[in-house]
Formats: sequence, structure tokens, C-alpha cells
Amino acid sequence: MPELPEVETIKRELEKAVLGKKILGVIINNPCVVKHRRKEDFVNGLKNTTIRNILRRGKLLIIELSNGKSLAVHFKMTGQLVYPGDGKKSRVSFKLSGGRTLDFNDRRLLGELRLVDDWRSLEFVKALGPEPFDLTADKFKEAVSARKTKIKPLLMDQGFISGIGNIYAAEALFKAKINPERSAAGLSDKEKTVLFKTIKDILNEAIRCGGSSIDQYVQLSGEPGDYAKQHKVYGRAGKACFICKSPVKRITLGGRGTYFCPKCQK
DNA sequence: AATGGGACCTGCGCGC
DNA sequence: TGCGCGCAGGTCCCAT
Repeated sequence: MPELPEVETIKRELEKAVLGKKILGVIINNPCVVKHRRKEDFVNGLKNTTIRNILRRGKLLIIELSNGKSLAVHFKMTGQLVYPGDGKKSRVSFKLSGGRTLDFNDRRLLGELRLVDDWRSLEFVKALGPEPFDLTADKFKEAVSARKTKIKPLLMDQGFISGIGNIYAAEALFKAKINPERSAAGLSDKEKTVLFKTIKDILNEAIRCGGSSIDQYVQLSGEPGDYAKQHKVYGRAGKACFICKSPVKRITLGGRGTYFCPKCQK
């Protein structure tokens, strides 16, 4: 599911819906997603704690609890958090005060739930690059110039910049009119400036729309996000480019399907 | 350093 | 209708 805008959407909705609620119980329907050898450590550490704070780092959601621990949630490809949940597709359900349940659904079971003492010391977190909104244009341009790799895989490199995934890398490069196979270091000063601004614009607009629902992603309420309607190239192989009407192309880059308009993106 | 492949998983849509 | 294949918002690990 989720790139930065989808996780940010969930984060904001969780703040409204579950902040201050107590976790009364935890039901593990599929232990695969709980990354603890002893599942009872996970359950016992969560039980009877209160949800104090919700944060996001890159694509990672962090729920801080009253006992000082945090629940780190990585959605990977098909993870969902739904509240109030109905339990039907739930891999793990959290029974909250007030009588409702927060469901973690995950069709492909690639998602990860971890209860940790200090989320900042997670290796995954320490390896994350800066948030797009914390970065200055100058820093972005300098970092891009230092890398010879192709620009699209670089944008998706979470150690380089955190939160951008396959959809938003494709959409940002389309809007910035940059071919995804271009060398990062080979971009002009102007292109780097435009790309940086475009990334932030697209992420902001996607957040405003509640994210992109393609297959599995839904907002906390279970409603789809609206931004997929605005996709210009992602998932549009063979269809006419909205600008020049020539067909959108799909190639594989860094092992990922990559959509772009060969005519508009030079 | 960069790139390619496979692994982890389930399940959808497509062509035959 | 049924089957096999490719593909999927991510990340990690290994080989070259």
C-alpha cells in the first residue's frame, strides 16, 4: 500500500480517532506479521497501555504508548489499519476503550508489527534519509549531484530521501518532465530545482486527497483515497499521455515497473 | 557504488 | 471452466 502520503493520512486520522484510548486486548489471528519470537511479549507489552502519540518516519508509522514503548507499523505492500474494524480480514486486532477495534489487515503478510523500547534506535529508522519536507532545495540538489545512479531508483532509495515509493517517483518525474532512466548527476540545475519542488507538491496534493487507492490501500475509515484519479502515468501503460497523446511506456528499473511518457520526459 | 536477481507472501487478471 | 504466468504502493540480502 503505502508511501508517505498514505501513511501520513493514516497518521492524521489515527490522531483524531484513537489518541488517548486504552488498548484493552490484542488478538493475533496470523502471527507472521508480529515480529517477535514470543508473541506474548508483544501482547503483554501492549495490554493496558494508553495511546499517547502518533508519528510517521518515511513510510513507517509509530504509535507511542503510556508505558514508554512504541508500536512500529510497517505496511509494506498490502497492510491496512482500519478503525473501527470488523475483524473480517484482520491479521491482528487491537481492542480499544470505547468498545471498538483497530484492525491491522494485510493480504500478502509482508507487513511488520514491532513493539519496541525506543523506535529511534531501530536500524531501519537510523538508515532513513531526510523527510522531503525537512530538506532544503540546496541540500537536495547537492545530494542528487553526487550520485550517478538512475534518478528514479534514487528517489525510491529510503536512505537517500524517505517516503517516496513507486507511484510518487513516477508521478513526480512525469510532472518534472524527467526521464526515469536519466543519471541523477546528469540533471541540470534547473531540473533538480523543479524536481524537488514537484516532489513536495505531489506529496502534498496526495495527502490532501487521502492517498492513492489502487488495490489494497484504504484510509482509516475503510474509504479509498482519491489521488489515484490524478495519476498521470502510474499504471497507465499503453494509454495516451494526457499531455501529448502518445502512449505511456512501461519499463523495468531497479526491479520495479516504471511508467513514463518517452515523449514528454526527456 | 551500482545493478540485477531472488526472497518474503497472497491473490488478481489475463491469455490459452 | 481451469491453469499457468506475470504482476502488485516495500525492503532485505546476495552476487557480480
